[in-house]
Amino acid sequence: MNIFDHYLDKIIILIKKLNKEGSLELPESLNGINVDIPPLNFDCDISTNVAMVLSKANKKSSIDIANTLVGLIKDTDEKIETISVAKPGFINIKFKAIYWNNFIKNVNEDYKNFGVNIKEEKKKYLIEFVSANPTGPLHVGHCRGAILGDVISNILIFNKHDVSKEYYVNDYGNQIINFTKSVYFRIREILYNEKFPIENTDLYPGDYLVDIAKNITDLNNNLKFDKFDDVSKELTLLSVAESLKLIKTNLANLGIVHDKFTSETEIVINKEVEKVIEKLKQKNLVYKGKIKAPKADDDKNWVERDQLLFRSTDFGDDKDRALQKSDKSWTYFASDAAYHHNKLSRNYDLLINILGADHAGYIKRITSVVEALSGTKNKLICKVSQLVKLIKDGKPFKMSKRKGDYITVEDLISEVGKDATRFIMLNRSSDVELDFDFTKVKEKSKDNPLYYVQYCYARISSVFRHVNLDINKDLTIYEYNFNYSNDEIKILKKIAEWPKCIEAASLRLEPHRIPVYLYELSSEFHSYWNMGKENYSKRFINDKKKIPNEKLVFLKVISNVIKSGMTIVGVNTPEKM
RNA sequence: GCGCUCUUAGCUCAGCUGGAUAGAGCAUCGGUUUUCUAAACCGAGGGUCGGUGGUUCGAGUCCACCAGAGCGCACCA
Repeated sequence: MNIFDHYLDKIIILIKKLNKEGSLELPESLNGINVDIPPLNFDCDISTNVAMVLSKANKKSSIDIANTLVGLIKDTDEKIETISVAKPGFINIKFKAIYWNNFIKNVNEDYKNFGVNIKEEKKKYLIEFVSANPTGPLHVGHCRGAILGDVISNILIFNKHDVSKEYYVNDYGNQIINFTKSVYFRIREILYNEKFPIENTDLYPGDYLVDIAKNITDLNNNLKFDKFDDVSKELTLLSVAESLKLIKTNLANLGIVHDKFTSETEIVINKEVEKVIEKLKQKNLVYKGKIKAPKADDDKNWVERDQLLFRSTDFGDDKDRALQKSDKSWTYFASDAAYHHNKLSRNYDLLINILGADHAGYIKRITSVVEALSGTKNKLICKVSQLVKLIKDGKPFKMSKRKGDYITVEDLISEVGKDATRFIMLNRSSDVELDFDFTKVKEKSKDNPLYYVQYCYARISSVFRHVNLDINKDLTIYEYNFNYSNDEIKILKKIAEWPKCIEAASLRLEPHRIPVYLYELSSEFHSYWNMGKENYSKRFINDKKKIPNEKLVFLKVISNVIKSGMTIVGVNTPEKM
């Protein structure tokens, strides 16, 4: 029940018919025609720009065209109260009150599918997100991207796409060796009372390593820790497994579950890197060469060397990218190329990667390689989440990874809770930096959008409770012959926007539109609720302790949309607060 | 030096792929509770959409240039 699409279809049919009859010229594309929400303070429900789009092809003013169309539209639709032409050439339509009976009927009877974008072609998506190094628990920096990826998945799933959520485990390379060494020294600290070499800046100093070391020694008393090289293989596996356990717990506490974890080591062991390089070689995209130093670097620090390079400049990157290190091992980029080759072999329609702001510079080369391998542009979409600025008591505080005293996801959740974390992280466009204010997030007031929306749901629940009805049960109404007032229609119009919100969020991968919408809807509801104080007719429960069907469906429809939206966001809707 | 992102009210931000008179919250000031949840509501003030050009019926939105902020720029991951 997308009223905008419904009228767009009607209008397109009408102008095509007129074109066939020879009374109207059509432009090359009808894509510019839309049916939209009119601005505030306009006494109408929907508006369209058809006339303006048609104006050029017909060499007529849009006002003239609008005037002819207006009559024709009204003739075909008895639910229109007024239809008028406004200044530049908009056609504005206002529905009769009965229109909203039909609307609310449709929404209530098919509430599970209300908002689902049926026009969207169903696709198979693979979305990769988080993919933090398995060298410790997740910290706040990972959090935003994690939630972003999860909710984008939820939106796509809501729209009936097939979505696979994936985590790429970077369990290969120097970081992992350093991490394993750190665990090794922590183990020796436990077993032999040796001091941890804190001065070695390559090592990970965090306290959580002590726990990891304990877990490993507790469970593996047959292992010897006399020489690092002797145990490094087993210890790497054990350490990474411990890290992943931590990470999975963190994710679970955030309400996130991935469908698949792919190991980088496995990609390397299976020779997938060689395979992808061979494939790129065949396309003449790999060569031995040198990279130029970036201008900012002093030339003296720059070591020029011959290495295996991928021609990402062919795809718009500013330099070609190294595939192999001087010790002949693969670069991160090489194995990531192999991983993306692996993804492509699994036949997804579209790949999505969620990256942190600090990896934005990486996008060009990875999309280049995917384009090279798949032969299609835009097969891989990269979405960047900007930084989160943590604020406490009005002051920003920074985390220092070096000292190992950074704020973890665990800290965050125990401080403010999963729901607030998710809602606040999503409440802004991922393109802008986000202020995450601990003090405000914990506040139970209008300052906190999460509570504001939840409170709306709780108020509706309380009405259901008072009349002994279950808000979770489907509501069946036999006759929808109501007469909604302007105040109610205002909210129904907001409800009608829900499919539009979902459509935009899904098409543009912008989840923040959902919390923003839910806030607006809640605001209108709270406003309506307070009218009941002065105007008895606005109250839901009447003096006979009954609730008329008209008000009941009205509440039901609002609560369903809030529930639906909050489910996508991944937060609870308590019935009591 | 180069790339990406951002610049909208005092502050934090929306603005639905170019539409009409640019919207919220916070903060400030003033009001609302014998009545379904005041974790709420109502009202007031507050704007050259960073700047300059361009594209067109129409620009906060697209393009170019300029200014400012953040992130990044080797074989790290």
